[in-house]
Amino acid sequence: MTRVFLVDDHGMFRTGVRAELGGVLDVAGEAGTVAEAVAGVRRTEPDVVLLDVHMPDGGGRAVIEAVHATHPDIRFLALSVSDAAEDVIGVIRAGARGYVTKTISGPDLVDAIRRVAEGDAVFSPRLAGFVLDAFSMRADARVTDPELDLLTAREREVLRLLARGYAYKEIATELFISVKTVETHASNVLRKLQLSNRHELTRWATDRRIV
Amino acid sequence: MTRVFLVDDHGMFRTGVRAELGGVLDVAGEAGTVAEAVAGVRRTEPDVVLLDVHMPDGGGRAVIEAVHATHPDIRFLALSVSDAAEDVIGVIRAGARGYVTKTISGPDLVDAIRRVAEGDAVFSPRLAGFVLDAFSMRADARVTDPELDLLTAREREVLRLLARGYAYKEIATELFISVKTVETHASNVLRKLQLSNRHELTRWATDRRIV
DNA sequence: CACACCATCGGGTACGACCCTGAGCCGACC
DNA sequence: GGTCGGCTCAGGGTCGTACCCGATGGTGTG
Repeated sequence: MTRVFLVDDHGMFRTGVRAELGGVLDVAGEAGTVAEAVAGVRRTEPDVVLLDVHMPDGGGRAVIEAVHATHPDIRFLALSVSDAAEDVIGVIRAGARGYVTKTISGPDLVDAIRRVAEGDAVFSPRLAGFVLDAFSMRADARVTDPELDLLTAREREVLRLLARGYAYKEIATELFISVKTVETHASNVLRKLQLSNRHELTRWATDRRIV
Repeated sequence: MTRVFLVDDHGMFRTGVRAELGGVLDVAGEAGTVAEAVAGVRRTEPDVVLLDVHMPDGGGRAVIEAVHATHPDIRFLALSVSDAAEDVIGVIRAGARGYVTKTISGPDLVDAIRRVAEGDAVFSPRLAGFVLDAFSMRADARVTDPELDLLTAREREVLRLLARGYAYKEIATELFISVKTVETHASNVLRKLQLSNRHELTRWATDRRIV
């Protein structure tokens, strides 16, 4: 029988969920604050934690991160009134294995909990798309680079190799040009991007996925 | 009525799918190669492309990337015999909105296509977990670091700042110690991790999400 | 207590990174 | 033809990095 732990700052809601799940699932415990939740989950070690996203003291994310550090096998299912993309992505990034809204029916919730317990991921229909968007965003995001237009083709070439950690001498060999020329390009790149050294440049480039 | 385009290098399989979907969905066209698929999809502009992952000439990913560049509104549902994590992640990263295995039943496939057409994401139960793992991997990956145990607390501190691109002088100010001490720590870090310069160190650290 | 380990510094060296000035060559544009 | 921008180099300088040597105190352990 799947053991589930309830976390929600509204006692009334916990009572309702407990009534819906009663008999079908084993409710190992419940909590109304982040601190109580972390302690309770660690003590009872349930299969699944049913977790409200919006709570004082950091919300569901804080609970996931704290518990996951000590009990990586415990799974989390987010349960929220919100269907905002940032809420979904945030809690999934923290480690939750699913996200359902509070409009869900009792039997569907039972099914979702069971599936999460078995290792599946469960989402309310509309919400899975948010995660996919965030996941495949990279390819689309790199288009918007106004500052990169300042660079010439050759400078972009040098930039790429610089960001990869190549030494000037290596870049020179790679591009069949003199070290001095590489220095010139590198200097121009740094000046145009308003950076002071190649370490900042490395971070600049990795932030924009140019590697 | 949802218009769907079939892409699979096995004609027999396309016939089977077409038979299953016939009447319920509008099959706009079909193709057996990447080139045919790209041309056909661009011509017919369907709502959803049902796409085999494993095909000659780059597979489903090639089709998605080519079509997505010109028709970003067309949605893709991957259909494959494989349930390997790398296949799922690869095609999702390319931009597919769902992934189902070929063991799926006809009615379920129809339902999946309709949901993808409406903007939802659809996965065979086991497979959604792969995407979430890849998405939130960062937090788990840093656990397995045998080499990092070689470093002392102070060295780890310096490592963090080095990886962030701080100069020795800045690190010295930050930690209220001498530049010489920073040099010593940095040298020890490089030696213990068997790296030769701070660029390699930066990449080493970013690979392990220590920033 | 001796010993190992760590953190803290210094001197000195070699090399790379970075900047500045200046210059020749070439193609595009007016 | 003149001008401008980009690519290609050079000399010469400052500063950061990496590594060598050494030294001092504090810490914990056998």
